[in-house]
Amino acid sequence: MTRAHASNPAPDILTLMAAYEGAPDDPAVCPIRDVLDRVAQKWTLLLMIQLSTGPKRFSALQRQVGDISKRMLTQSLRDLERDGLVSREVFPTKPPSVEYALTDLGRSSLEPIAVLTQWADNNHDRIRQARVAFDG
Amino acid sequence: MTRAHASNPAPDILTLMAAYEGAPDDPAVCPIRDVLDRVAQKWTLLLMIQLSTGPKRFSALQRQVGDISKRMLTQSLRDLERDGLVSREVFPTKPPSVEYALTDLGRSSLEPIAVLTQWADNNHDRIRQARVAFDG
DNA sequence: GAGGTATGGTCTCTTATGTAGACCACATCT
DNA sequence: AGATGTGGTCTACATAAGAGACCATACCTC
Repeated sequence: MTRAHASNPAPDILTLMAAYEGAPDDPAVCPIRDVLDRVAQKWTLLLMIQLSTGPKRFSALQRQVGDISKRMLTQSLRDLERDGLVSREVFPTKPPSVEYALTDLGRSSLEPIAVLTQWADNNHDRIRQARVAFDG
Repeated sequence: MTRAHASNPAPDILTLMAAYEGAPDDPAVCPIRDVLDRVAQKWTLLLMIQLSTGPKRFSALQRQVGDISKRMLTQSLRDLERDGLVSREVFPTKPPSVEYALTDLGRSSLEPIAVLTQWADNNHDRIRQARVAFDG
């Protein structure tokens, strides 16, 4: 039932995972671990989504996300910058302003993110129902 | 440059986000926040991938993931069960064994996960290069 | 029959990780 | 003169995660 399903993407995932079975717990070797570690950072995906409309400044990002601390905003943006997903440009205004934008690599990541958010939107009701059922 | 790009999925994401702009920081209202909070839990995606091959027992999951503690394994599986993505079945063996499996909803989430892992695999090299450049 | 192994957890202790908020220097607007 | 906005950093505190002991039971081996 699980395996013989034409549109089931499981085999693809597993083929990928299997290729790194030797060191499944080493992010330096397994790209899935590596990217998942970034995805699993609570603010990074949200920031990518905010930047998908175009370049934004530090304080604009903080306002729009709403509940992120400056500390985590700084750190998350640095991480994204380090991974080459986001670029950082300082303008010599007084006081200096800083603009963050998606790189080409960052823009390419919007596709998987979009698929994820689509799924989230489509299935949110079912998840909420499941929670109510579980808690009762 | 950012907006007028035919294959750019950004507008889709933003349309979704915009629909919840009133309470952008409330996971109970915004499905993207809600699902992202789950995705951002470090072990949940990895467990979903492990379960994509079929039902697995508690200790099998722990062995395969490799570096997850029992505590986090229990908690992550409970969270996934609560969200209706994973089912839990106890068999009356001695000692009792417990089997975890994906639900239909859980299987449907494999598609976005697969897209994400594909992207991860395709772009891992570029990310690593960016890191080297940044650190240097 | 004593000791080891396996089952799926829970409990406690310690250590990361994240948050809240003050603080900074400077300039502009009121 | 005083408030406001810039992009951060620093410190103190709260929360989350990790390590490992412990549990009852039943097998298998010696």
